[in-house]
Amino acid sequence: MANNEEMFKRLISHAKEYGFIFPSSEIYDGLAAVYDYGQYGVELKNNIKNYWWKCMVQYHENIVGIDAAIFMHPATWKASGHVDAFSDPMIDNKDSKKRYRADVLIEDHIAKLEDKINKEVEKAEKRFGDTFDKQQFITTNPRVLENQTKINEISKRMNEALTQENFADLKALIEELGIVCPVSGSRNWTEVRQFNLMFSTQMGSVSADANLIYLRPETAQGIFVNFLNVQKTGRMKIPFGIAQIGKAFRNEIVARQFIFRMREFEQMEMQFFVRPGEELKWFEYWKEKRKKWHLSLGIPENKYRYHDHEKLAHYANAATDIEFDFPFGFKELEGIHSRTDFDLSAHQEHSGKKITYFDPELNESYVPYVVETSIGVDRTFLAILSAAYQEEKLADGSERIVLRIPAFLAPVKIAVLPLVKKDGMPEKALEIMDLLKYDYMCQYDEKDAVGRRYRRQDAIGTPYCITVDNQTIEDNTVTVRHRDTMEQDRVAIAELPAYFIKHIKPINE
RNA sequence: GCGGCAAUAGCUCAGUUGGUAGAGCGUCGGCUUCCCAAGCCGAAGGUCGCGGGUUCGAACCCCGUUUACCGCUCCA
Repeated sequence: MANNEEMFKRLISHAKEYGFIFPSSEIYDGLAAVYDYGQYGVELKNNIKNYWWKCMVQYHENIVGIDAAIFMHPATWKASGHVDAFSDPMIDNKDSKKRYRADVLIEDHIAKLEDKINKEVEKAEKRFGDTFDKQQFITTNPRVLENQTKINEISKRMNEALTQENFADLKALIEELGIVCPVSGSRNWTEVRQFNLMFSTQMGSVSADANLIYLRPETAQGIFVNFLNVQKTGRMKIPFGIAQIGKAFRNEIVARQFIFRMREFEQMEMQFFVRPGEELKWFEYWKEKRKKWHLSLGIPENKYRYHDHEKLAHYANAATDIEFDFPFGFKELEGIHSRTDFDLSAHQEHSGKKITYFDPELNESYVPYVVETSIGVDRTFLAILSAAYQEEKLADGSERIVLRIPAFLAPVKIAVLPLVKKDGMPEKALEIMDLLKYDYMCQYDEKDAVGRRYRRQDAIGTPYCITVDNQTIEDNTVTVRHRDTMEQDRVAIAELPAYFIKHIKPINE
């Protein structure tokens, strides 16, 4: 593991040094858990997205894509459960390291006071028997009154603090009441903080009554709210899918491990709509299908594993993760969830619009069930990069750092190199650039010894280097040097387009 | 968020008891070179993460802060 940690550090350095990933706003000391993709990073990332899109949309007649806006009507997040699930003020006990809802701690305290009152009432009831007037007792007994006043004061203050989001006063209240942690028994509390994972902003004029809107925390809802639009205009018949690639935003409390958990990230999602009752069959289908997709990236199977969820989210009736063996261990790369009809039904309720599908074969209408495949673009990028990064010791004792990125995903596909910069070789090389650059990302380089140029291309994962030599001038053939084996083929210039079509294509195509 | 550790050139790092910053690699401009880094000449690039404090003087000591990594915690 220590070895992996070192390797991971070198990978991060390499990603920066060769223009794949930069810390965001680096000249201002960076912004936590936000990263920018550099000149090679963006090529790799685009290639990943294009490949996914082809595999999901182009190769499936019953799957279509959309590109929904990042801003959505705030009611969307009410319906999806995101607003309610994450709007609670939390407080941590520093000794037990346990986290509590601040309002729950206070309410527990109130409950204790109510217990005291109830005990007083019970005692009095026993003592006075039938003559006991409960109403009169609780309005006159000094101990009851005292506690009741306390309760009223506390709940009034708590509710005010909650509505005004006055977290400082919530903490003050907890401290004044002497509330202790049930686990550690200490009063060593942190500040009260709100842990809504959604970023918010205002739309329109920034005035007091401006509408609060959120940056979407997942792309899925953009698909659900467009279900009927796509189904009707696309004449889609169940089962069918809607795919989307886009940015999502989560205000993570702890965001770490390079680009693994970022606050701004990109998802590739496909929501597959099926008949109720058939969702688990399709869940299994996509579980298999998606695993095959990962293997088509040329990464060994032992780098992947499934992790079935035992505790299911509120919307799911089956869920599994495809985990990848990152340098910091097996972590989630893709989630496959059977989301039932939770989302569509919720939107139906909140919007008041009927969201059903008429199934001509069954001759009935229903709210479709959904099987989701949701994969992180950035995590896929990191998986491919970490599997590709290799430090080699060559036979002559020299070292080579090479990114063995599958050719069809590599940022630069072909480098064109005149062996020396004279005898018409640069000119010939530039002609070859013109021949290939419309189909492939190519790079021309004439600086330094050719061996050094090969190493530079190895470092960014370029699968093929074309070298123009004396023989090229004589017979219009070039050498094609392979990144992985370092071996060379001699190929006629006229044959190059066909040669690369054969060599640079997806593994499973 | 808590705890630990760190931040000096694009990368990896050195920098003595506090006395105005160096190396290797890389990059750039040349030369040489007919096939796998480390040949030759030259050059650029750093107010030592940021802000305060102590001091005659701070990369170095102190405080704060930001960022990264590790552990814990969290993860609809």
